[in-house]
Amino acid sequence: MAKKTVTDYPKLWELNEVWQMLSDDEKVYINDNCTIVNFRKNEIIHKEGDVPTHMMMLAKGKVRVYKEGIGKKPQIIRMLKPCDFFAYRAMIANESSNTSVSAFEASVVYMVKKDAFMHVIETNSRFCYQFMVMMARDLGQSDRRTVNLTQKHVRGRLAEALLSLKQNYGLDDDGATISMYMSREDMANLSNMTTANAIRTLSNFVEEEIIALDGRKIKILDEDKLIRISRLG
Amino acid sequence: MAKKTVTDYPKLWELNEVWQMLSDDEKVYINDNCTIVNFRKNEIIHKEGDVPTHMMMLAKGKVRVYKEGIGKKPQIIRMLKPCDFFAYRAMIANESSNTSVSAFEASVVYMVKKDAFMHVIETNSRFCYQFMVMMARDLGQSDRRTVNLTQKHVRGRLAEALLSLKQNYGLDDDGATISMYMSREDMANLSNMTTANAIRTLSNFVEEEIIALDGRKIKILDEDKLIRISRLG
DNA sequence: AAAAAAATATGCTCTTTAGCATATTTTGTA
DNA sequence: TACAAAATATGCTAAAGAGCATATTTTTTT
Repeated sequence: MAKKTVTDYPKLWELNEVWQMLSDDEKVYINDNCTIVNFRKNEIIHKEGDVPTHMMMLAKGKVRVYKEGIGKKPQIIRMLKPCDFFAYRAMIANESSNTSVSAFEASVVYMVKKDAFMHVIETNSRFCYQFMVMMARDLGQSDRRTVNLTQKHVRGRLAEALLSLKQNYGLDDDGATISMYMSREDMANLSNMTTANAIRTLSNFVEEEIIALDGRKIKILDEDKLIRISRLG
Repeated sequence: MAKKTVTDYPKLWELNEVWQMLSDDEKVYINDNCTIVNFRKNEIIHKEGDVPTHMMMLAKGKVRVYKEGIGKKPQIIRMLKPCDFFAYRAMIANESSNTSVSAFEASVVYMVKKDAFMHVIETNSRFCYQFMVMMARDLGQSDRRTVNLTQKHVRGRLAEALLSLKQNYGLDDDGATISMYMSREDMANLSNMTTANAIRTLSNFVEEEIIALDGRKIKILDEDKLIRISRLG
């Protein structure tokens, strides 16, 4: 955990509007209890089972939230992008952490001390409500994901993953390349399949002219087809 | 939707302590906006895609929360027991309903009008916080379930389902029979497998003297073994 | 009580996908 | 630049589990 507390980082509330629910005093209080930490690629930010000490906001970079299942096989639960919050669920549920989080690429994380965050969320009802809405959305997403991952076949799951990456991270300037370059192994762990199957299925999509590959860059050529494959399973 | 508004039902707040977060005035307000509805076995309470109009509390009976996946195949997301809340997630996320709910057996549901519930949750921060805690727990459960269902094999998934039914509904007076008699088809939809496989695997468990079957009654003979099977996948 | 419908039980086949091996390419590092 | 390590690609085999058929039992309806 390579600490580096520099001054030229934006303030919390410049990154996510949820902080606007706080009064000026509360903002200062949270800011005083916030540390900024840099993580290198693949560095672990926190582990499943850890007792949460900070609520976190990703300021820069990309991170994966994952669980280790049977035989340590990792399942990526969700991928985060800048301004997303994490590590607060366990805190609120008063549980130890359910998931691990690691940096997909070099990332900057704002860490707010548990006590400070909990104090504000318990006393500021508008702020509390915003977090509830976030969790309600995440819960819906998680239930949808359960069905997608359990019922769809390899092709459907991978198509789904590509679409959700596009949705989450957007496209490069060419308007077709997904702005997220992940390894085949991560693709597999995201879509619940073996690495070999992720590789094979991506190759098939290339043959069928649904996507084009250039190393880890994935260009979507036929989004409609991808949507159809994802729908049919 | 067989309505039957009788007077001898307990008040909301006698069923779930969360209502104790409300002031007397708020309690009356919620009570005035609450209808009690009876559902027959297998009757649908609400459907995926419905726009939520009421937050609901199960007062009596058992209900299944499920999603229809590929080819209408239902996946049971969770089973509820009396005093559990449901149908509030979509409301809070401002989405249409993500899941369907149907009565597993004859059930009594308290339905609180959306506006009344939303008004209270937006203004009473202690009440809001309680719901946030509930959702945080559900979200953790949902993520765990995703990994269980995707990574474990049939035996592990079924063992897991039996243990969670025991956990949720408890045991009969004999201290071994799960107090929940579900069809093999429901068992299959809960554990993400075909009905034939649920039947087959239950039979195997009987042969191995892990459980005993008497129609739909399931008696757990060797819980340790069940736990081991569930752990190993 | 009889008939019909639904649920349970079991066997067989075939598809999907995991597991493994191996070759090749790319990336990171000395 | 060269070497080692990691990632990608692809083929073969085996296992898990779905799909289907059919028989039997249980439940519901007439």
